[in-house]
Amino acid sequence: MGVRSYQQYCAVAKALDVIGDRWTLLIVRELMTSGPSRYTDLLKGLPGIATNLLADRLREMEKSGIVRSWAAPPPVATTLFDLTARGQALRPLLEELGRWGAPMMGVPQISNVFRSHWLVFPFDAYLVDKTPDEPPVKIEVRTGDEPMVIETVDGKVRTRRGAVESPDTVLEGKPGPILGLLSGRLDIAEARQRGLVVHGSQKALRRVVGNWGGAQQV
Amino acid sequence: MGVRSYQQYCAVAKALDVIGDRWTLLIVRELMTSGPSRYTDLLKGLPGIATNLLADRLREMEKSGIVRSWAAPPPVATTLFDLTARGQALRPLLEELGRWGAPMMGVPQISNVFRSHWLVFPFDAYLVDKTPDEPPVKIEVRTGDEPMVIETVDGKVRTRRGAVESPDTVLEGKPGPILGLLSGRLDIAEARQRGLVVHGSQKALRRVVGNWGGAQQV
DNA sequence: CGGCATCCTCTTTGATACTG
DNA sequence: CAGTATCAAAGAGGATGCCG
Repeated sequence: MGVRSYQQYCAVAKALDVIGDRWTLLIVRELMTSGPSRYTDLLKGLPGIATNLLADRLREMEKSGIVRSWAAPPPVATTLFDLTARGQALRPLLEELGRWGAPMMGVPQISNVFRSHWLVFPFDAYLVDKTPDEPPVKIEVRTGDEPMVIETVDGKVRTRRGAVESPDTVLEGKPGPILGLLSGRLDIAEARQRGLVVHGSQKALRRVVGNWGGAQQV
Repeated sequence: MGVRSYQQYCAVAKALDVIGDRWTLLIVRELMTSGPSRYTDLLKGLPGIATNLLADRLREMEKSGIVRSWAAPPPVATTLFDLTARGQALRPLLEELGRWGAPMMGVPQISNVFRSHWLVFPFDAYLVDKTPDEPPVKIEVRTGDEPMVIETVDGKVRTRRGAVESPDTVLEGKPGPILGLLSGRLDIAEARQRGLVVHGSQKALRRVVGNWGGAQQV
């Protein structure tokens, strides 16, 4: 088993002893964006992982206290996995990884697979509610395999899976331009040139995009 | 070579493609705490790494743009490595790793090696200057292989290698209790019980330790 | 010395097939 | 559905050699 330790009395090394193995943080990503999940759902959200590796990792993560599993009673009647509090405490780390990785999202390779819910981390890292006293807004994002919703809640911006009845704005197109617009790397004209379709007003967008039409930062 | 990619159009996965290999983030830690370094200095700061792996990683990191190297002219007359701006942008990530890993620093195993400068990340994550308008303070930490200095600069607290002429406070002892005290997990009596010696007043400590004597948090 | 490259062994990963 | 079993390929760890 992959219980190889750096054997260093260092907080960074200790953290990497637990979450530094290949696939581990991507499993955390799945559980964090999807909540309690079945084994097969995890497999679907982790294209490329070998099934034995997923089983190994889940066991190790359970031993190290970041994942727990239990047998759900009927009508679910299956094992469910989710994050413990200690696993949830990895959220700032994943957000920071998403923030650092976002500038490398420019050119989707043909070999790259994509799942809509992976957008949660760059989104939650980039978006802020600039006018939290106004009524809440909802933006629907249509790209990839399922719709996503961006909504303002209690002064924060949350991204989650799902659709919504009457969104203020709908974004439709490929993930590249959507991410470019919401991260501030592209203005709306540039995003449209790259195929983005915006239904509804831009007001909600202006409210949550941190540097609207701003210059890009590293 | 370790150029294995997750092939996912996801910011987290893209980041891990670049910094997810074994040892890579610890090399970043070394360069971030030590500045431009020679190959042999890196080896010393990374006990356990195989020399061929260090050479491999440095090459990969140079290719991916987080490290650069150059031949220093005499009297140094050697290759120097350091972080690019993109590499420096990993600082929040390492701080978050240090923060998440700090609760696991309780029991130093006999097999664990220790270098003083590794304390930088948990320290910088935990310490804040609560009274930035007062004159700056300096705390010297004596543990492990070299002294470290904690100092208040422009409302921030910085930890760095080195000694200082007339510190306000000197902490001397094993790294465990020092880290416990500065992270707020131990109060000063508990730290003393575990062998910590405090020279000088506690005022400077009270000023920078976020939750002085406070209850621990995950 | 400093900065690697080579060789060898062992462990981890990836791909696929199979099972209660 | 939720994994195990099997096996080939890649990566990690350790020792040592080489070259300016």
